[in-house]
Amino acid sequence: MIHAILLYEDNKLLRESVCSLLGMADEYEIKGAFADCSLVEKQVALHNPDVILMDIDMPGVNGIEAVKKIRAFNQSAQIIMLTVFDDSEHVFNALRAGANGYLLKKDISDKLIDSIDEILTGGAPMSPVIARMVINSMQQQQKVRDNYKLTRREGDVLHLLSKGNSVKMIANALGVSIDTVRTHTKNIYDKLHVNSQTEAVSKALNEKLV
Amino acid sequence: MIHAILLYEDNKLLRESVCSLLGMADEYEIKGAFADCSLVEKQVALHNPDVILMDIDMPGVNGIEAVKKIRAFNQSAQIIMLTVFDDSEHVFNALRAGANGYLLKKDISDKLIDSIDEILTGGAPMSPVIARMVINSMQQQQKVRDNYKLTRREGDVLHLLSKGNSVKMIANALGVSIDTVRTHTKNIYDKLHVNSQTEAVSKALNEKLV
DNA sequence: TTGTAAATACCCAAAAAGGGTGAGTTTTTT
DNA sequence: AAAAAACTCACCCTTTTTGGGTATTTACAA
Repeated sequence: MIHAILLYEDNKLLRESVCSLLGMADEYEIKGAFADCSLVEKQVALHNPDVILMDIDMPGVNGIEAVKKIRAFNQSAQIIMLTVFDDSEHVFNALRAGANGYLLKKDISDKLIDSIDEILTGGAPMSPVIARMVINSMQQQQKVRDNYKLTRREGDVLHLLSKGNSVKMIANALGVSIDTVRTHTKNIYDKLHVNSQTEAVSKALNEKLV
Repeated sequence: MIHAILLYEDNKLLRESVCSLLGMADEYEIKGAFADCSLVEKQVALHNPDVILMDIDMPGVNGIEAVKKIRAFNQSAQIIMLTVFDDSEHVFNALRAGANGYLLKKDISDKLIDSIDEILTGGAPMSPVIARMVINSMQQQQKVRDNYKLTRREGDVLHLLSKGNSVKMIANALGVSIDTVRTHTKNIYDKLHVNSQTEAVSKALNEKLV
């Protein structure tokens, strides 16, 4: 089966080199190669591509915005970002917007074909350094966790608080008096250096304490 | 440079096949191959490996616990999980615990060597299906976001609430009266179907609304 | 055995939040 | 220009939360 591909890349040289790279593989067909995203919705709707290769930094509509526009009506196209940006801001915004893979331009010649294969079989191709960033972002969260030395019971209370439970509900759930829960929350406030339920929950969730 | 590797895998057959696989590459040296993690701390401390290959499902201490133990004193070893589990529970727990890569056993023969290379150069090797899960988990979060139709001001208020600010602080920050902020919070409660600050913050943070 | 930490519970007073209503002003949309 | 939506503010009343204490029982460790 031949897979349809759309390419968005404002740099003419790179656009053409990607085209010729893919031209050599006869299981792919480039249905279009565009220098900007002004008509991205129509183009995607028209060609219904299997894979979209999307630059981020383009004049007019940038690639991340384009991804959002595409995802508003199409969830099936597989989108790989092709870009020079390896900062977390760009990476996470692109992935959150709905991109399925993220290749740095320096890896294109090496890995583009493999990445397209991979994305079509359900994978999520990423440049190694990008993959590491994604993993790191998950781990950073965890690290803060062990630093407050909550007791088991305090942990229970904070957990329930973070689920949106009121003190009354927690007392009921744990089978203790409201005042007991209050004592625990006070101790939690001390340990987290906060002084309200909302702040505790905010800190707990923002730092993945629960 | 020769890289030191430790292997934890309770299945004898697989353990030996990984050993022989790595034995063929002369830039790696398996310093130890163990069937359980009971002595993992001592072994890691002793051999100070560059890479640790870790099964999840092992008798006694499981691989995820082992990773936590290792990370308590060693951040430099690169840890790749080798497992059959491709459910999000196992994957995310392992990655959060501090694993740097996650290979499904079915991909070992194909990708183990590549993955070790990749992890040593700062990448985060993952089986394609795992990479996709990680990406998906970032996107899922985003999806819920657009469903509550908060006004701009309500969004501001919810954002500040989620940072742990009190109503008083928010009123001050936005330069409006306390009652105004209270009105906004009440409207937010209606839209989120909650009825307390804590619940709103919980929902906002758990569903990545902010 | 004697501390010490944890979990439990209670009291009081002040502050904040929750729920409701009404209403004027500004912005946006049509 | 008119209508709709958003933003603003104020007041009422009730419930919850917070901050400051004190105190008992259990459990585990020095």
